[in-house]
Amino acid sequence: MERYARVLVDVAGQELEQGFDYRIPADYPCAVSPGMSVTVPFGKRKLAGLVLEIMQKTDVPPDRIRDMGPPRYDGEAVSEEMIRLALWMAHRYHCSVQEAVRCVLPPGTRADKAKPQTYTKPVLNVSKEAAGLFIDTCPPSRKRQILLMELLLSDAGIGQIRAKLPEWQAVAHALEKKGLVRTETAVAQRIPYEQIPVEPDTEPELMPEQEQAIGRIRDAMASGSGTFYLFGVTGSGKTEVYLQCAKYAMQTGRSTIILVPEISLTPQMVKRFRARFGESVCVFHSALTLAERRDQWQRVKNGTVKVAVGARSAIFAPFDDLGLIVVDEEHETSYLSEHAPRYDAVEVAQERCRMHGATLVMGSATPSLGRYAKALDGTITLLKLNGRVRGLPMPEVSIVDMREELKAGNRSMFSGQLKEAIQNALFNGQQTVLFLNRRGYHTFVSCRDCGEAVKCPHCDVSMTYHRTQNRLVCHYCGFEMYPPRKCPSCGSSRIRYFGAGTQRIEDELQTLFPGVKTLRMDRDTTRTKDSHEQILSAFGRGEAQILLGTQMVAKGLDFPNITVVGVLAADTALHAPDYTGAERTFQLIAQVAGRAGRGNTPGRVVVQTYSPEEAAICLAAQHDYPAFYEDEMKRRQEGQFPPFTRFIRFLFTDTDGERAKAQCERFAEFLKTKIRAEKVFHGRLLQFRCTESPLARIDNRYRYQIVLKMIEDEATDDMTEDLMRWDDEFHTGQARPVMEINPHHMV
DNA sequence: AGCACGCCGACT
DNA sequence: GTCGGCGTGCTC
Repeated sequence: MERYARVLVDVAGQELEQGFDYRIPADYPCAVSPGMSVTVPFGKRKLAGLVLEIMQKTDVPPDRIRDMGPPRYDGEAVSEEMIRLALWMAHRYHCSVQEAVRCVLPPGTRADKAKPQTYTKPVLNVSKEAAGLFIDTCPPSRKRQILLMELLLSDAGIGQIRAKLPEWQAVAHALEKKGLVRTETAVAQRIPYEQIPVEPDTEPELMPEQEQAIGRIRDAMASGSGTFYLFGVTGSGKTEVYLQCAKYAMQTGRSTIILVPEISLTPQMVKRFRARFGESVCVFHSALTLAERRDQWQRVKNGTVKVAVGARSAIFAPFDDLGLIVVDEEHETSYLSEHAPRYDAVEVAQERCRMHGATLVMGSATPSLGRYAKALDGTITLLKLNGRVRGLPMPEVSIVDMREELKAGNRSMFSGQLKEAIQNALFNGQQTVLFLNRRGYHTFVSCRDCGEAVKCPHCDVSMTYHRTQNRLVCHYCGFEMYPPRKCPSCGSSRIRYFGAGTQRIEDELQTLFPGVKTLRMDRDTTRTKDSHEQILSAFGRGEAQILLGTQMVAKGLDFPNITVVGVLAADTALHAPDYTGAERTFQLIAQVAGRAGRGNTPGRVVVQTYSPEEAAICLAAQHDYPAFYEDEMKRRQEGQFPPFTRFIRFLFTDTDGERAKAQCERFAEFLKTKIRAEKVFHGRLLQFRCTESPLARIDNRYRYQIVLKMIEDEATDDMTEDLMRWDDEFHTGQARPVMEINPHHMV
């Protein structure tokens, strides 16, 4: 019986290929399995390829099929499981197989460029004068040649050349023949990574709830299955549960992956794992260089390490003997990849566990609604940690109604209570953290008297103010209107445009507390690699009394001297232009509240808001997630939002606005015809809108989109797959839309 | 990505 | 006419 292999050929250009079939010769030198790296004849060339699948037969006509070439090195590339995972991802997230495969291959590899990371670049072969002379004397019709010569004269890097002249190789080839240019091979350099030694720790005494949780998880691990949700407030001892389960995995000879939202913000998690497991822990740090990443990958692959701690992409750590995956802070959006394969690391974790017979443990104090729902209905086993370690009390959270402050004549960003709290802390030599929850740069319009933000009449979602056109836009359905003069719900004319920056607050702090040292942590101050840690450790050393930052600060803080935490404008997230506003507000306040008073002094949390009666705010102040869950689920159901519905967006971008629009409309027509013919969609499709994207032009590309909303039930996955298939069918070689499922924002 | 093929403007 | 630049399409 003939055997065939479907091989993913490494042609880094077009994403078109789904694999080519080759015959496996009967006398092939070794066993062939998916994940193996081989050489294959391809046209006149020999290329590297990755075996995806072994088959008994093929559709390719016999006269065209060729024999597979010999294995590369010892044939080892990735495990069969990882190839299966990649194929699953390509299907699940509607990306090309090579995009998916890139996630599971060693970092920075494209099958062929195996050992030294090299690239070719064009360089001048003549003097600058001669090059200039060529530009001046060459016929103007040879635009590309002139452009390349100009780029080379201005010492442009390879990136710049590739960007401005994608077909530079052909042009360079022509110039090479004239002797003006030659190509050189350059090697990417590597920097050694130093391991920081950590003091070993001792295992603390466990609380009964922790013991119980560990017991349940261990039992599941022993039987090779199980999905758990560890629900507990900050400080309830979740990390210790993770540590004990990882230890059990090690004792039974299996490996563990620990996912954390952002490694640079969770140094204490890394430290605790290092302290407990020493050399058998590796860290996938976002600041690692390519070579360092590859070293880590190798150490995982050859079994030198048994525990991998890292952010999203660490889910692809190539363990063969995986026994446990932990996803800490499950609700964090950093687990969602924003480009290429738009995967959800939590889903990938689930799939890996299924394939390896491993156990999945998620943990959070503020679970995402969808996953908590699954924990309540029993799909996931819910484990609760109600107490806090060392009997720490939950901090007092006071809510300040900023409308009252305004009535009392206080126009500043700081309420009387917060000012006083900061003053006290300064007097006692304690530290303060202030949060400005400004996500993106959106601005919303709200009423100073009733606190209501202007909402879209069709979507129950706050509208976003676009200054350039002076219009309010709904980012969900595209509805537009001029900002109202009077508040639509109470008639007051005291309408306010929100969107204060950290800079302005810093100025105000200087006025209120002259001479006080402040640190700022936001997009602008954390541009470089280690800036997060630098700012945090400077604050930890007491170099400043006040730390001012955005949401990102909430995760990284674990210092005993912080006694005051202030949320300056809790409403900002609440009125973000999407349905997750309440959820994210609750998460922020709950998370922030856990940061105050970790030492001996009780903490004080002040939350400033214009809508103190909002469930997300008052329930967060009472640390009552279950009540918030009930309330928010009701709202989501009424408003027909996820998890009760599913949004699908097709986004078309083009430098030519008319072309983008035409493409989008053509696809809309095509989709409508298909949907009409497919019965499952009847009664389940709640919305079909084809609009100009709210941010009509980003990066000089015009954006048009189709947004569908469907009811979430047992047929939704099938409908999603139909849509993916139609997207493929429509794909005619021209601009292809980006298809997204429940995109986290609609801009 | 490479490489062949074939179209089209420029020039002996 | 033909030569070379440059776009297009194919590779199991």
